[in-house]
Amino acid sequence: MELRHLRHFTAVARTLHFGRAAAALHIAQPALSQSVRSLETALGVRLLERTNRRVELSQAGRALLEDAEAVLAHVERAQTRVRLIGEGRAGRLRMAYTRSASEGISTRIVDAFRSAHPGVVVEIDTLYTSRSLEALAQGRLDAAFVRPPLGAVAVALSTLELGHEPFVVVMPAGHRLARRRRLRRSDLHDAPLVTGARERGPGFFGTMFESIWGDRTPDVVRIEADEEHMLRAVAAGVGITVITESRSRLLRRPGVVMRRFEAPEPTVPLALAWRSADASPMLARFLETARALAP
Amino acid sequence: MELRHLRHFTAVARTLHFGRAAAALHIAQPALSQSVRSLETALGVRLLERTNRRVELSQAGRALLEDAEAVLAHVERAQTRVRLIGEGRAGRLRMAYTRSASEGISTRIVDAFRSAHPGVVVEIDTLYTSRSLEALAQGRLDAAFVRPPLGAVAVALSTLELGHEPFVVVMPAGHRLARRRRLRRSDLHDAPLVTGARERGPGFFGTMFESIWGDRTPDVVRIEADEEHMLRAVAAGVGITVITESRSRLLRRPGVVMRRFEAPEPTVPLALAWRSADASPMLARFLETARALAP
DNA sequence: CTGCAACGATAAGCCGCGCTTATCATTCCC
DNA sequence: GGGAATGATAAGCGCGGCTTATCGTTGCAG
Repeated sequence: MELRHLRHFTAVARTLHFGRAAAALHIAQPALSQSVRSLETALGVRLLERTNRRVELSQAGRALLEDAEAVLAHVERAQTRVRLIGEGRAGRLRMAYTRSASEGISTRIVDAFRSAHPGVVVEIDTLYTSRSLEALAQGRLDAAFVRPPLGAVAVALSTLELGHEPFVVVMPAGHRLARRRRLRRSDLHDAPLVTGARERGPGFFGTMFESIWGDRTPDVVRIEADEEHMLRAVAAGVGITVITESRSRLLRRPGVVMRRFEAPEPTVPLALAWRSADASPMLARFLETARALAP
Repeated sequence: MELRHLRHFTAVARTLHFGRAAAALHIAQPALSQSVRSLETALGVRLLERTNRRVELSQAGRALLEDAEAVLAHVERAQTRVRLIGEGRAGRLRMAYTRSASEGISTRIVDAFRSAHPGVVVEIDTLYTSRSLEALAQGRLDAAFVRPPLGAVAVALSTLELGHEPFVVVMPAGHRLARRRRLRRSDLHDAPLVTGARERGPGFFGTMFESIWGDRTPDVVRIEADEEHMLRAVAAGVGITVITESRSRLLRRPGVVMRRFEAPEPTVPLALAWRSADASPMLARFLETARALAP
């Protein structure tokens, strides 16, 4: 049994007329007679009681008509669904933000993509760049916002630059540097530093250390799990810390103040990363959106 | 798109191996490659990401696999369903008892058929013979228990004799004939008669009148809608009435007594009727059951 | 690092089957 | 009773899906 048989049978069953059904199917009438006959033979059942003047459904025919219409409709739906997924207009896109960026270009891109492709479910998590790269490599993610440079891990990945954002220094409210509106990089060279685990965001911390400390070594006095804890340590007077401007806009903690650098400010880049080999049309559409919004 | 494509695709999608899938389908591997390719072309979507060493499902492929398996399962179910109906082992049998017969050969046949064919839903109603014949002719019934002779109405019908049952006379408790255990036909010749509408059961009333009254004309004093009302009229002293033995066993009414005739008792035949042209295998199976139980 | 085995793609050819047109058989209806 | 309508049958043809043979790439072992 093939879908052709079902298509032919339903056409006849609906019109109860071989000639008209054949015309509707754009085939000649004998072909239709044969097709129905072969279906009946395959099933071992008479589906249409036909005299030379009248065609009517047998009980088995009525039952099959129901099922055949359901099957054909299901096939139809499956086709459009697959085509939509094939065009990147439906399905699932697995993504990750980077923990060091808040609302900004990344959320603008994701929001734009979501509203342009309502059929797509964007599953998005917030991860450290190192985790995102792992997940990309293993195929557990389709795309991720990351902090370059990605290093050797990322040979199979492509990236799109999404601009830079300035660093912000966080210090206890009474700190001597807090009186100044803008800081110089050298102001930080000997300051005790609270930071996160470097291996979690090699690009981010690398950029930060290099752009502020150059080839000096910062005096790291504390490694905390995340920015909330870093700010807590700063408020407690453990040291100062450095976060991104976008994060600074969303983090608040009594007892700390935030200061930007004098121009030219040190900045950290943001990028989008994906598997170079990933031919998914949905990813392609996502990249379109991203490129349209990239600076 | 044909079911063949779906069968081929699911085989590959499940094994993720063209060679083994082809073996399972009993075709050569190149045929399978072509088939999958043509499906992909038809859908305009890559379903299987394949290198020379590895085959894996694309997102569209995963979606199609789900649908394809559902469709194939549906087709499978439809086939067995249609086959069952074709063999008369599933479906719907529309029937009618005759109002003048209670539990007896008719219920035995229907019960036997039901337990032999649990997949068949027997829709059964109780009708007057005239209604049953109409419904049979119009195709609203598949078979019916009727009271012969059916007359000219029934040219397109076939019948199976299911035996005869005696008549029973119903009379008021104090009636002069009530003292006798058995009656003679002539006892009723001048008695006032309560009866039903003759046109509802031409066979039944015809047989009754002829076998008891011969060519005489009974003195019909009341026509009632059904046997319950007939018995009520009898209890009220309107007259006597005649019912079948099987009905007499299930009808009770204070103030009336029932008496059978002396041998040879007048009897009324019962038959099963169906459209001669009805080739339905389910009907054929029902007739098998009926013939096996017919006297 | 080289050779082999595994595996999917490609090439070429063949055969069945699903289509076509032509015609027949039956039945309804004027 | 004859013609129109309708489904079945017959005969032929061409496409498509199958076959076998072969290639190209890649992972792996020695």
